[in-house]
Amino acid sequence: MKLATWNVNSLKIRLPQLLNWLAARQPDVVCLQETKLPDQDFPREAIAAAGYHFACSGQKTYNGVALLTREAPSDIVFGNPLFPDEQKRLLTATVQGICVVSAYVPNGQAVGSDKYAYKLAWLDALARWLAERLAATPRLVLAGDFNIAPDDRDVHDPDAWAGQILCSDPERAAFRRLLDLGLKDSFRLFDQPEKSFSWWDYRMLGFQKNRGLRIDHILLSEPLAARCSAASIHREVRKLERPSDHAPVIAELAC
DNA sequence: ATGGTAGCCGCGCTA
Repeated sequence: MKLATWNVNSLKIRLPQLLNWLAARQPDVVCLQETKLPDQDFPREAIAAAGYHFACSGQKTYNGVALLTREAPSDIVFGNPLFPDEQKRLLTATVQGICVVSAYVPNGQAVGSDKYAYKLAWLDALARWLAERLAATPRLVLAGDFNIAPDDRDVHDPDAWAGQILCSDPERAAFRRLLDLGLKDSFRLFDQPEKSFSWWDYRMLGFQKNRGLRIDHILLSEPLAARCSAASIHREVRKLERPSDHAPVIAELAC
């Protein structure tokens, strides 16, 4: 079973790339972020024609999350019941007996800003809710754009980024708190190339210079981590013409 | 040095 997450930065713009990537890689479950379109504009026909069911929680211009699944999803939950939020950033469904959560964690803009406080509060509420969900559903996947580089290995220039947004200690502590729930970072279950990143700034030739961060993650609960056989980043997608600034991330489970 | 690029129905904001 292939699980994937991808921040597409506008599903409307990236739909042709998404369809090509689905056909080439055949993931079973895909968590999407930054769809940036209201649910009535979701490309339901194209997704169905590609062979996927879907659930979506979108809004215009900003945010928006979705799930694409080979098997029909059930028990769809919009947002976090513990954290009322106008911003569409969280979507959960049960697929093939697994609780799958697609998350678009707030960026936070700058350490100390109002948006930073919102990010930390959002993550605190996520951890509290996931603790409940894990008690009820031990097989759980949390995948998405976390907007956190968990470790200096995940940063192209750790000295330049030290203490900055996406790398600050409180953000990393919030990430560790998710791991402390019993979740494993699937990417780090395996040896990986040095300087593996999932996001590169559009500006200043960020991708060409590999000035990136690994901020997109697939976290697996223990029963799923025990079955995880591979994890990788589909970096080649970032090389396409008019790419998202994020590359897809994949984890494979032996069934 | 606070730049630069992309996407949004926009006339700045978010990332």
